[in-house]
Amino acid sequence: MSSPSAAPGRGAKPPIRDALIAAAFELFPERGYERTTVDDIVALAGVGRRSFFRYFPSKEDVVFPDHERCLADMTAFLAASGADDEPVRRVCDAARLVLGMYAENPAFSVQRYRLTKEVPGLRAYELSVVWRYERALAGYLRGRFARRADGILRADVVAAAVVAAHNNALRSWLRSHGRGDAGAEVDHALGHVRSAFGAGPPPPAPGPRSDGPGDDVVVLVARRDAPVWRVVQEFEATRTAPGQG
Amino acid sequence: MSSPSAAPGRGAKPPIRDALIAAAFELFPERGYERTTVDDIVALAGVGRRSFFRYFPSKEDVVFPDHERCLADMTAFLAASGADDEPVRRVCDAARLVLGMYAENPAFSVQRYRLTKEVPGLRAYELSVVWRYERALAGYLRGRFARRADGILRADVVAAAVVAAHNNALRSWLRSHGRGDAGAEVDHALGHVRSAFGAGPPPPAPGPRSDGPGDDVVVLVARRDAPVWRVVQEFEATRTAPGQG
DNA sequence: CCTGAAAACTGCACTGAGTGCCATGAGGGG
DNA sequence: CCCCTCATGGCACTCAGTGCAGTTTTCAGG
Repeated sequence: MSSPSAAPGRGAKPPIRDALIAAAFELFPERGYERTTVDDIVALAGVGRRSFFRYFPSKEDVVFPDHERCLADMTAFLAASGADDEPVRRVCDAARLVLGMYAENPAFSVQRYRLTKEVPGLRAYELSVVWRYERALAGYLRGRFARRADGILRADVVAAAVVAAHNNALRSWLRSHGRGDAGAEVDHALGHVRSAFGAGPPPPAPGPRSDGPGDDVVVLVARRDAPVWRVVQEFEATRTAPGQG
Repeated sequence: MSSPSAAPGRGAKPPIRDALIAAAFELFPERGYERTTVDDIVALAGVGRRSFFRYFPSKEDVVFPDHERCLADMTAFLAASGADDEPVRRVCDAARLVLGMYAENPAFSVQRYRLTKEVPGLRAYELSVVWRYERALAGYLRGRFARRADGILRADVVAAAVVAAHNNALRSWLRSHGRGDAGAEVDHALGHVRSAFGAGPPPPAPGPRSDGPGDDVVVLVARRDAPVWRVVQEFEATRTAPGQG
């Protein structure tokens, strides 16, 4: 296995960490995840048991050794975004970062996929990792949609859709044992999301109308017995308020 | 606490299960989830430690005692769907089932919300529960979209969007301590998803609605550039042809 | 009411993850 | 050479979860 580890903090990377990862992924395929104890791993790696938990807060973390770095990269990528970037496009690009991490190490990624598919505990752990990615995307979108009506709602929905599309393509690629063009699959899947929520194709002319079809839709909630004038008033308000001048 | 438990299998409901839930939710607020051991719970409930794990496969499960039943309800609801049901509408209605479960017991739901917000382990567990709901929705949609190009992809994305919208509204309601109209919030949020993915405008809110005073709510979806008369016409239509008799 | 069997309950011992504490040993100035 | 720091190792402990065996409860049939 070609070291999928990350340097903690800065500078040198500890060989112990890599040794633990290597030992773990040597044992998991032959004994299974649950029947491999931490003692087995540290014995094979030749380190003390206590050291394992210094490098990985839990046994599950050794299966996802590089997500912490990837999450930091994504956060930085979104933070470096400018005000003129189209938000949905930006989060799609951010999602591609995650794909890149998987594609760096196809064999490792496929092996991990087998594990997470079969072990419920690892599946749950992976969900919490994915959730953090989704929250990073949603946090960025919440900022960009802040002035919009239902901006927070839209941010959460778009983030979930992007993650779902990304994962759909990623899993398809993993099921094919890492053969095939992962990037193209993800692009295709994300294209669907952008066509539903974002500004469709690459924006050649960002005119006064900056947003896609989703933005042209307004949702009204009213009591059934409300007077008509009240509904009309609300509808008119959404036309003048949130858009741009 | 008013028993949020479910009858396992068929027939009578065991009081031990309810006693365990009650004991757990008596201890969690005062000691916190992690500092409450299973031994504490069974001691307060007056049962043997071994019995706890006969009713709940893990300590986390006692926090979500009714999701298993709700998941079964949702699966049944989707399975009972006809070929003439509009799929996106159907999954939105299915999501409302979950909301109904929360709304049955506002105090309990709010208390659980506090727990899951603060305890990482419970948050992870909740994610796995939500994931199962999402897979149920996606599985139904995959069947309905089977003949479509990219049907599987679309199914996954729509399911994720529905879950995200539902959770957005649900959490907003939970943050307000269970005051406010949860049904209306969820309808509003799901309206966004349907406007992005579904077919046509939503008929007035269906589903089990039995909440507070502002109950009779209608949701309108319209293009922002639609003429006002069109909106008024649609609003009037919902008044003259009410959804549920 | 008695009886026998099945199901439910309890106690006990065990595995394994994760943590706190302290000793040790290696490097790096002074 | 000594001292300081820090990474590591070892040890003991808590607690979740499981398998097993023994005991109680439930209940059907007589």
